[in-house]
Amino acid sequence: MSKQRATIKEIAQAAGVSVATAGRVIGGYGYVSAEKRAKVDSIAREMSFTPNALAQGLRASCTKTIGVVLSDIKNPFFSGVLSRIESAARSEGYNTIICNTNEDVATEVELMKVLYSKRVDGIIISSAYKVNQAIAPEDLPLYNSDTPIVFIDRAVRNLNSVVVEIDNVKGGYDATQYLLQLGHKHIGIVAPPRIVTVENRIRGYKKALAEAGVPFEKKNIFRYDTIMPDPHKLIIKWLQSQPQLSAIFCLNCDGLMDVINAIEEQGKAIPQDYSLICWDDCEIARFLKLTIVKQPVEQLGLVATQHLLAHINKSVAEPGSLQRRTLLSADLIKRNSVHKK
Amino acid sequence: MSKQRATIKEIAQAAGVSVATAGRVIGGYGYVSAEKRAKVDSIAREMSFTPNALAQGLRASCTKTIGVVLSDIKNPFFSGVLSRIESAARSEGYNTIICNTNEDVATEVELMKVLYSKRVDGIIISSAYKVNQAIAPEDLPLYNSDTPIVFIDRAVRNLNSVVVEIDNVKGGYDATQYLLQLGHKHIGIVAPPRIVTVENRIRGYKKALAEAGVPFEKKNIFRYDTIMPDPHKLIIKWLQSQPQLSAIFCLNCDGLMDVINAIEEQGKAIPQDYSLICWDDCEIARFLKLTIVKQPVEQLGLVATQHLLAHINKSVAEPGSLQRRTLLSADLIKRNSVHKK
DNA sequence: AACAAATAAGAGAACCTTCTCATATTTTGA
DNA sequence: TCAAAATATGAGAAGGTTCTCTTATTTGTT
Repeated sequence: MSKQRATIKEIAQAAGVSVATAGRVIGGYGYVSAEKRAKVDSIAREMSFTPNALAQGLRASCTKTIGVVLSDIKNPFFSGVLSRIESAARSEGYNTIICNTNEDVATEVELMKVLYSKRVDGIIISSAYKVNQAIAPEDLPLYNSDTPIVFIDRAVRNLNSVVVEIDNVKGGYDATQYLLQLGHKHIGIVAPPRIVTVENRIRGYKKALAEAGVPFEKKNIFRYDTIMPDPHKLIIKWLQSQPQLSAIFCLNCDGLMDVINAIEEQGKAIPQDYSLICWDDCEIARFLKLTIVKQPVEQLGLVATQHLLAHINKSVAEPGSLQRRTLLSADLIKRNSVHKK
Repeated sequence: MSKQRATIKEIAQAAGVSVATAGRVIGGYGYVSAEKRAKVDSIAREMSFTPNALAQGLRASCTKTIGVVLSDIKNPFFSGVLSRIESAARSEGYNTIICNTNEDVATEVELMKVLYSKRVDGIIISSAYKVNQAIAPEDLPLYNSDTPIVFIDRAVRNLNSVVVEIDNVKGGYDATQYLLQLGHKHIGIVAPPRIVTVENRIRGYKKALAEAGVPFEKKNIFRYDTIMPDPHKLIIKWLQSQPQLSAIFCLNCDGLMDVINAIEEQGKAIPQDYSLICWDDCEIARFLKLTIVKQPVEQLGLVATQHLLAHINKSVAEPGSLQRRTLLSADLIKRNSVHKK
């Protein structure tokens, strides 16, 4: 059992010097005689001295720590972003506290308070998708405080905050346009419930349709819900009721498996009978070499961290100089699941 | 811009009371007149006072925070475990600091030091798989300090630490025995390099072979490495050189896609030509309804957290009462990728 | 009425680090 | 040789919270 919690005072006592001198040795500043320096150094190592970051943070009012609030750690998109945030932050000497809200707004509010109480130097957050509907007015200040905040992927509205997000409109547009070019006029959409990001993908879809002069039809959109009793059967029913569809654009990976199974169970094939594009490069998409829209996961984490650190380092200096909104491009990767109509 | 960083002193001043009284109101203890209580409360809310957890932790030498060190956050296994740790800890009033080592021992050591410096109350760690070879002797005390530690999945050897792990031997044994029962005598293994957990799965495999009187053959094991130049081709070559194989046991999900592709490219089918069992229920395994060995991901997170919190709460009381090693069972889930030989 | 018990509120110490001041000693330079 | 500069060391405050001690006032009991 090593101690790991010795204090500078104890080190100083053991070395027969003052706290100030021990502090100088450990902090590596000021004048200390070689003899005492060696003595303190060896005792600190012997006692495996680890400075108390609480005291340091209290004194410096700076913790070299950022907080990350995620709506769903298990989602590979977020764990990918997180991984990049962590590495980018650490390379600049910052540690990362990670919080998971499970898409629950009350939890999100609670965790924001915890991060403030821990005096993190900044926060990166992907809010629960219901945050704009569910947030209580008295909790709004949490998102607009003197601690720098960068929103990723989803933002709380009307706050003039710093946001880094993916250009969902363009991604939706590109995929749709590609299908239209290949002659598909009836493109089905499988989409989860009203999450802002997904609605933007649909906006891009509609824009591409409009430009091509193809009328938008509401029945071509299938709303997929993970709490549905039997989504799989509902998809089959939907496909059967829309026999004109020749292509499907699956707006997230949750519904993908059910869509593919539904298609195959009807004796239809991809891409011969249905062209398929999936949003996000999930395992299944990679396995089946599906054409996808690839989100720049790592870049999102990196850029968000860079913005946050910039914000932290010039929070007082020139607050106007910060870019409020950054859009990252999600690109179409053409593989083997799309055919000409 | 709300303040979020007001101090009790400021609250006290604004309310015209002493720091002690303000502290009593906010802390909810002791005697305070209704009048002053109301005054302090309203001012604290107005200034969105958030107590400084650094000062609290410093004073109490207890941070209500646990640290989690993971070798790879992006791995769904670990992000699943993490998610459960976080929720279990939070329900007991603990926050979670998460660190990612990317399987790098130097990073792991650095992050352990950071957690100690932040004075976390306990640590849950899945060490980098090379930790036992690569750890410097002077860093060993990091794993055997006065701060409670629970190892998950992988442990640093010879430390008499608290470990929660999955019964890899039994999982390997069960899967192999199942294949043997169905008449498969030549069972190929696809395995990543020498990670302890994987070696235990192989131990179970060998045990089942021995019990069935089937000789173990080294050439039936294909070592899969993610940094291989072209693993896919090597798998094909291996399959061709071992035509006697009728079943394959894939010991983690990384190699799965290549195995399946290799089989299909040879014009062979699963399960007609090859029975296939995969360790872990990854997306592809679910999609293809493969027979798998399912690891109790959530349970692992929960049990590890329970042990850690128990350890924290009785660290001095009865240190002998803690269970050193907990084995969780990984169960065979029979689906559609295994046939009789 | 007299005294114990309950209520109310402030002063100040401790937690650990960092760093400014203050003081003392040694070295350098002309 | 003497002052100025460099080197060496310690005392002590600040940072924010919690909580013990102390003191004062009010309420309750007989």
